[in-house]
This record gives sequence, structure tokens and C-alpha cells, in this order.
Amino acid sequence: MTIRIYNSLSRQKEIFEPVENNKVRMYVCGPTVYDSCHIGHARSVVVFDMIYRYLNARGYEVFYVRNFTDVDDKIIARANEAGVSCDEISEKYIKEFHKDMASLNMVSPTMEPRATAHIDQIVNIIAILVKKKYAYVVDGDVYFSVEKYPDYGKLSGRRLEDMVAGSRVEIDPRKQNPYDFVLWKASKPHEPQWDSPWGKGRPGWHIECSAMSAEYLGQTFDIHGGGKDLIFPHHENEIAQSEAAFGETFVKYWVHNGFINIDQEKMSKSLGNFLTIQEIVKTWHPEALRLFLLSNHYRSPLDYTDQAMQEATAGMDRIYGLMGRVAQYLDQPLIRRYGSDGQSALADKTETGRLFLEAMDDDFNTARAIGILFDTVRNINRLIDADEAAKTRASQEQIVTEAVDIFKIGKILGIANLPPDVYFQQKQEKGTGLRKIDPSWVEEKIRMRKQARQNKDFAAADRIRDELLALDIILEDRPGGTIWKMKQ
RNA sequence: GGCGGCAUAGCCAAGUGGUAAGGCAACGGCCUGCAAAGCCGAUAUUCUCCGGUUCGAAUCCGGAUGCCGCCUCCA
Repeated sequence: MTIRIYNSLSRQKEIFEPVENNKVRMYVCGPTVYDSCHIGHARSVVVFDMIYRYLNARGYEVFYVRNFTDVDDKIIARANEAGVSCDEISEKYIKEFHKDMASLNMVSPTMEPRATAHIDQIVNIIAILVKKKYAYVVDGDVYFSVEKYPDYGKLSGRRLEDMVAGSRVEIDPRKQNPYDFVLWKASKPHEPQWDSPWGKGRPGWHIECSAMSAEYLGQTFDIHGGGKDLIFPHHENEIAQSEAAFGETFVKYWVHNGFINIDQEKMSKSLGNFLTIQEIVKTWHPEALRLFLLSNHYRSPLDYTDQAMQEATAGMDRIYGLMGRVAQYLDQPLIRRYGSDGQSALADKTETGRLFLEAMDDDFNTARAIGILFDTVRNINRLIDADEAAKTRASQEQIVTEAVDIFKIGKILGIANLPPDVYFQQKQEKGTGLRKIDPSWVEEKIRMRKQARQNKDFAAADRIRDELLALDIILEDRPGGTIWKMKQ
């Protein structure tokens, strides 16, 4: 069994073989911390979170680095606007980022290095590039000379000549080639600055990733990830810098996730359709967002709409509804079995497990994997329908086995691992909070309806149910009593 | 101008040579006082269009049309 990964560099799926047998070194470009995270960040982070979890579950020892870019023009601009220091801006948004990640049930990377904590390493690499004549110095700035690096363009599939022909890039007279990019920038008086052989300055954007990845993962590592938009120029430049400086292959597998559109439009601040993670999580359950984000293949574009979130919510309700049903059906808590089975993080003994592995091994095909998950949900529901009254030993065993598969799959996708009542509770709180509904009022209505039903006054009972439904409250009359759920 | 991607039921979506997963919605049935939830059933003779290769193509090749992304900070 082998994993195949689509490599942006070769433009095809390749068999995954890490540099060092069962160890995986992975670097993912993290955010520039000058603003709140939006759903695009969420997709990227969820995708690599899933990849990280899956590789771990497949038995690899994964060293996962995700950086913070905490020195940058945009941060400086923000700091100047607000009249505070750059550190204050970046601190604020790093904290917010961590909060957002926690709300989305994201696993922490092994390390989260910051650019400003690696100035020495950055200066060192630039010094090597200058010494090897890949870079040149102009008035305290240092530029990388793209013409000196023959492979420039190999990741993005473009040749220097073509680009220059159709270029819209402003010509900077100090650059030898318009596509030369800055490694070190001379600082203006009130900007963050560090000493360097070329005078006081700060690092350019691309060099930090070359420096930090080399520091923690070595000069060659396995997976480098990020959004598709980073292919050019960011990742192209990283390759040029790192390979020019170290003379080694930089990265074996380049992995890039596709973009998110909102209502079929490109998300942008000027269009005003910029959705932050915090806004989304106010309305929708975080696991619905994860399910939505993983319901498409990670390289495809993905269109965010309310309907899509509604559907994802219905999907999560279905999964947790089943989990709750299983818990009620079983004589023993499911979690006990799961705990004892927890060692093997991956279901590979069952048919479900095998199908799941097959899907995920094929370039992390979560869309297919989710299909398998729903197949399993239906199958368990069917089994319980057939056996609810009898609760035979054999049937319980089978149901437990399948339910454990759901747990395990959920663990890799980062969903379906809450106790079901907690999930519905959270949804209820979100829903009632948004609509300013008092839960005790709902309970009171349910009591009134129960009374009416006992009196066989079904008209009155149905009136109450309709009243609640108008507020997106759905009632379910179960053997043990009536429960209520929020629609979204 | 250069580079790349996509087109599958009402909607979302998997499938990359062997006879169309899954989800949402809608419809019929079981269940229910009626619902909801759950289950069952029927829903694409067909995968944008036109050619070609093949015993066989949604899948490969050529062409057309349409949509989209990148080439500038961007997940």
C-alpha cells in the first residue's frame, strides 16, 4: 500500500517516498499576521491538518512546521495606521490565529517559527547567495538574480523570456532583471530593522521560508505546502534561493490547495465578500465547516454558499444523529471499545477501513472518503433498524466495529469525535443565541405540547410544533420523550 | 500575450479504459395521532459538443464551445 501525491513540480501523481523511510518533514506556509484569518486560510490549514493527521495515522513520524510571517510591508502599514508597534500587530493576530485554529479543531504543528526569530539564519543564507554571486547588493538592498539560476520557473512552468514579454511588472531600475526579487531590504528609520553586512534592514518575504525550513527540516525535505497562489512567485523564489545556496534539491513534493470562491465570486476585500473564520463559526458549527472544506478534492476550487453550509450541516447532523443512536442502542458505551482500540489509529481490518485507505492513499481524496463514511452511516442505521428490539450480541458487535470505523475516519478528517449530545448542545446554543431564543421557553413549549397530546388535542400540539419550526426548531418525538434541534 | 485548470442528475460531488459512489433537495412506501429522525424504492441508457483510437471511453487522442485561476500582495 502506497500513498500517491500530486506533485505540482512534475504535474502528476507520484508515489510518496519520504527522504528518510518512515519520517516525513513537512513545511506549510502560514499567515502573514496583519489581519484576521478568512475562510481561504481555513481551507489551507484544514487541508494540511488532514494530510498531517493521515500521514501520522499511516505510521509516519511527521515533523510539521508552519511559520508566521511577522515582518512585512502590510504589518508595518497596519502598525503605522494604528499608531502601535509592529510587534503589537503581529502578536495580536498570532493570538487570534491560534484561537481560530482551536475553534476549528486543528492539530498544532510540531513547530510554529516566526521570521523575526530567525534573522541570523536569514542573513547567513543571503551571505552565501551574495558570495556565490547569485545575489547582488544595491544601496543596502540585496536582490536575487533570477538569470543566474538556470532552473528559475520550473515550478510555475514559465520561462523568463515569456514572462518578460507579457510582464506588467513595474521596472525597478536598480534591478538587473525585473523578476529579480529582494532578499534584504534596507529599512527606513521607523521600520523594524536588524544589523546585517549590508546595513540595517529587514528580510524580504521569500527568504524566511528558506531559512526556517533549512533550520528545522534540513536542506532537503519531503512536503512543502500552501495555497495555489503561492506557486508564483513565492515558492518559485524559495526554490531558487534554497537550491542556489545549498546546491541540494529543496523539496520532494510540492502540494498546493485550490481556492475558495464565495457565491461564485473571487473573495476579495474590494468586493466586500471577505469572510472571516470568526464570522462563519458564529453561525455554523465548526465541524460543518470542516466537512464542507473536505467535501471537495483539495486541489479543486470550492464555492462557499449558505446552501453548501446548510448541506454540510445536514451531513454532520446525520453523522452525529447516527452516533447518538448507536450510543443508545448499545448496552455498553461505545467509547470504551474505541479506547481499547485506539492504538491502531487506522481502520484497516474492515472493508470500510480498506476503502477509506484506498481513497486517502490516492492523493488524499477526502470527497471519496466522505462518501464511504456516509455509506457506513447508512449501513449502521440499517443494522439498528433490523435489530433494535432484540439487541443481539452478534449485531451489537458488528455495529460497534462499524461505529469505531466512523470514529477513526472522523479522527483523520477532524470531525465526528465529539460526544453526540455535546455536538447537538453546541448547535443548539449557537442557534438559540443567534435568534435570541430562551431554551427554557422552548422546553416550556414542549411541555405544553406534551400536555395537549395527552389530551388528544392534536391541533393545539401541531400549532406549537409549527410555531417552533418557524424559529428553525425541529422537534423529534422519540420513545424516551421529545427532543429538539436547531436547523443550522 | 504566456502558463494552467475545469465542464458528470434540480444543486454539490467522486469516478482517469470494463459498463455512472456519496450528500442535499424533491417524489412514492414503511414507521408515526400527524410529523421529525431512520429505512426501503424510483430518479443520469448517460457524463458540454464534434470527430478519432479500442472488443469496449465519462475516462485516451484531436478539434470546438463555455467557465475559471495564475502571471502584482494574496491561502
